[in-house]
Amino acid sequence: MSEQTIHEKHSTLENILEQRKEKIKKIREMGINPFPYTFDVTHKSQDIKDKFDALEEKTVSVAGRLMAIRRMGKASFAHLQDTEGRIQLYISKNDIGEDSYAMFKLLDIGDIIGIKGIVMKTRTGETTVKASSLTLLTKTIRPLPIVKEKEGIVYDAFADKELRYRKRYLDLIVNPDVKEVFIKKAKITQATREFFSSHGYLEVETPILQPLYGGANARPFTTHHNSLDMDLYLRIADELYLKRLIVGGFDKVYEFSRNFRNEGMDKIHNPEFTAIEFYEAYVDYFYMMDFVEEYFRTIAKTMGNSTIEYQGETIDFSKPFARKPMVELFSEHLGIDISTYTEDDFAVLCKQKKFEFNPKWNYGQFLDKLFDEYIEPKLIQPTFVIDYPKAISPLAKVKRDGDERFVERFELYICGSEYVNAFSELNDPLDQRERLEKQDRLRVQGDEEAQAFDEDFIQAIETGMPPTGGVGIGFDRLIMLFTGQTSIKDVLFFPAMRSEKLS
RNA sequence: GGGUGUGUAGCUCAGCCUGGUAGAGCAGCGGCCUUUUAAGCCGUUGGUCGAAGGUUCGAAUCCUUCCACACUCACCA
Repeated sequence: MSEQTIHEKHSTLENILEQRKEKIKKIREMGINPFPYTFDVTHKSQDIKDKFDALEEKTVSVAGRLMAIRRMGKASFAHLQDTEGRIQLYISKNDIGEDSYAMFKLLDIGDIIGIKGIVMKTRTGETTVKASSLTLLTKTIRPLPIVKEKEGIVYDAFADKELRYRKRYLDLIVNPDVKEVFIKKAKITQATREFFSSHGYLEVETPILQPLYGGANARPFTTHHNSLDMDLYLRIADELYLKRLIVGGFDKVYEFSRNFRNEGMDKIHNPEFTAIEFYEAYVDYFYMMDFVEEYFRTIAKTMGNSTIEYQGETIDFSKPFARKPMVELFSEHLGIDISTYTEDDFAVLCKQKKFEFNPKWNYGQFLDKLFDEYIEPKLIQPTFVIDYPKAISPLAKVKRDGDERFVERFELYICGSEYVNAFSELNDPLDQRERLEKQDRLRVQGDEEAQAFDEDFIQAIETGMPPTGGVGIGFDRLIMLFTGQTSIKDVLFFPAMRSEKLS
């Protein structure tokens, strides 16, 4: 590279990269390794601000990324960003020496440095580390988006959603609120583990690559194992495997299950998402309702408040959650008693309401579709909807009162969205075989979402599964709820996107 | 899949309606500056205007198609 090219002033991205590579070269020529191995950090930015009185005039070491540089000749101010926040640096030629200051002049916003210095306040009152030495920790090549802020107003915010999702690392560096969401998510994950652990649950892992997909109704992703020469499916649910573990004698198991469903994407659907599924022997869905209620209350407490604001609603987790049979909700919200309805009655109702329907729907499908349309959006405060139609619940036990149309199943609704799905699990192997055979017939007839027949699962149930309560919680949606986010993309570090063309 | 909108410099945006060959701020580059903080001041570079066609003497601007993203509806536990 000639001197001529080095001092090229063009600020195309290409030239910016070249200039920065040239700076690395110059730094090396100064006898400095721009990529050293360690740095001894004694304090985080926030510690220093919090404990200023104790630390004033004391020496500290901080490390992080340069996020602003204000050069004033022989001295400069800068802002250093570490995991906890930002702190101002004061760097003067007198203090760090001529050589270091010359190196500092080659630094850019985004570079990672370590500073050893004395804690002080500037005359405007900002806590500042006055550098006594500066160590370059990582020289960067690629420029960062420059976001500025004054008196709480953000200028030139890095707000392009596409870029933010594609280059999440930039988003995290530049938008501190984003980091907060994921820190909260980690706290909820941890609180969840503690909750299950304290209730005697064992965390387990089951196959993500499955020879048959089941446990839910959805289209799967298909893949192929070369040496076995067999097609495999990415799991749509882990339910059937967790039940095998209950059969095997584990009484309480749970799994954070990354599930994959080959379906549409929107604000609440990502092709891969996380569910918490858990199963407990010798309990039913009534027990599980109490348990789920306690879980939500625990998470709310972890997040600091028993009430939260979400999508303009105030949700109160401290009050007992409502528990209402599906049929009852039709009376409550539509003023219609459907307890004796037949398919034909539903068809008439749909016509009256100008609600599009398929005349082939069975009782359960009518109920389900009408529920989604008319009832679901009205369930704002936490509400357990109980007793679902058997036809749409092939893995749940029929109601103990003998009404064969319904199963012991509940879903938890908050703010018009579903968060939890649970059953008194079906453990009658004859009934289970029959119902999965029915699902398989539907699948063969072209219902891509019907469940495949899993003989080994049936054999497990035949081996004897104790009475069991089972629950699935939509974990991403739960995170959205407790972090105030309205898009699943904002609670996933790397949401699914079409691949971009990289130059 | 339908509808609406967006796409211009590394980043944030203006210009588009009403066609005349691209503009600002930040960042960069060259200077000045030892308590600044959206630092300031002087100077300066930087663009296949998402892509491809078309209309036109002339297209960032008008038209068509395509691509990506967002919002929304539909589908989907």
